[in-house]
Amino acid sequence: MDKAVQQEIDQLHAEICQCLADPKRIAILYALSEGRKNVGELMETLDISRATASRHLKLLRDRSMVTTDRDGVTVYYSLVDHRVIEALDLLRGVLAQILVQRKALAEALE
Amino acid sequence: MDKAVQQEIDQLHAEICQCLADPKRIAILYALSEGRKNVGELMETLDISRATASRHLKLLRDRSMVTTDRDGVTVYYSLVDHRVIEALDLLRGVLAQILVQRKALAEALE
DNA sequence: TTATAATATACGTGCAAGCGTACATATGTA
DNA sequence: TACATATGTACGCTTGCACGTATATTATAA
Repeated sequence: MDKAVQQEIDQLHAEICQCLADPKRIAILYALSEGRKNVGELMETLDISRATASRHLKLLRDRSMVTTDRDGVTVYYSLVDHRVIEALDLLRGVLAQILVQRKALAEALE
Repeated sequence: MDKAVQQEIDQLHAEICQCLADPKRIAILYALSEGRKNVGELMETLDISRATASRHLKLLRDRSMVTTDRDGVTVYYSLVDHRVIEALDLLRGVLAQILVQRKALAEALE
């Protein structure tokens, strides 16, 4: 494949991945995987401020990871593609494996 | 689960995800998925400078996503867990879907 | 229209990331 | 030891991210 095209794909790919690269956004995505939620619910469940929640949601929406539908004055956010959660679960498995190995290393030191 | 524990897990989870949140690191990870490579090979294949390659590899190694083994003066990098590639592939699928939808939107404008 | 509730954004700040250049370290060889 | 090769790191710089606070915006109801 053309190198420039490959780089542009990697760039877009990285922008998707970057959506996952923040603990609060991870929490938001997992919360949304259980069904649509509005900003107030997310704010309360995840213990973050309104402004912070809004900003993270804006980023996720700008990158098409979530969609919105209004019900009166309330805006509900939903996950667009459940594969995002599958990917997060895979990476959580990777993390678990890493922690197990570190634990083994730590015990070998004793 | 305890909220503080959950937040710490999300933090570690995010650090793993952050490894994927850069186009050059994505290229590096895919390159390593084909087998171990040294810095020079990566630098040449991916068209990045030595220093840049070294720094990205250091980050990936610090977070246990890759391992190294020396052969004389040469350092070979390998992928630790192939699930990272599976996750990247899933997210690439998400990206493809997003681009298809955007294309449909663009065409609807004509 | 005025008030109020739910979201969204602008501003300023502090922090972390990424890069190029230049220097430093480590391994192997004459 | 002196030198060459492959890799790693420090510095300075610029850019982007995340946050709190305060201020819009949007939609409903009185």
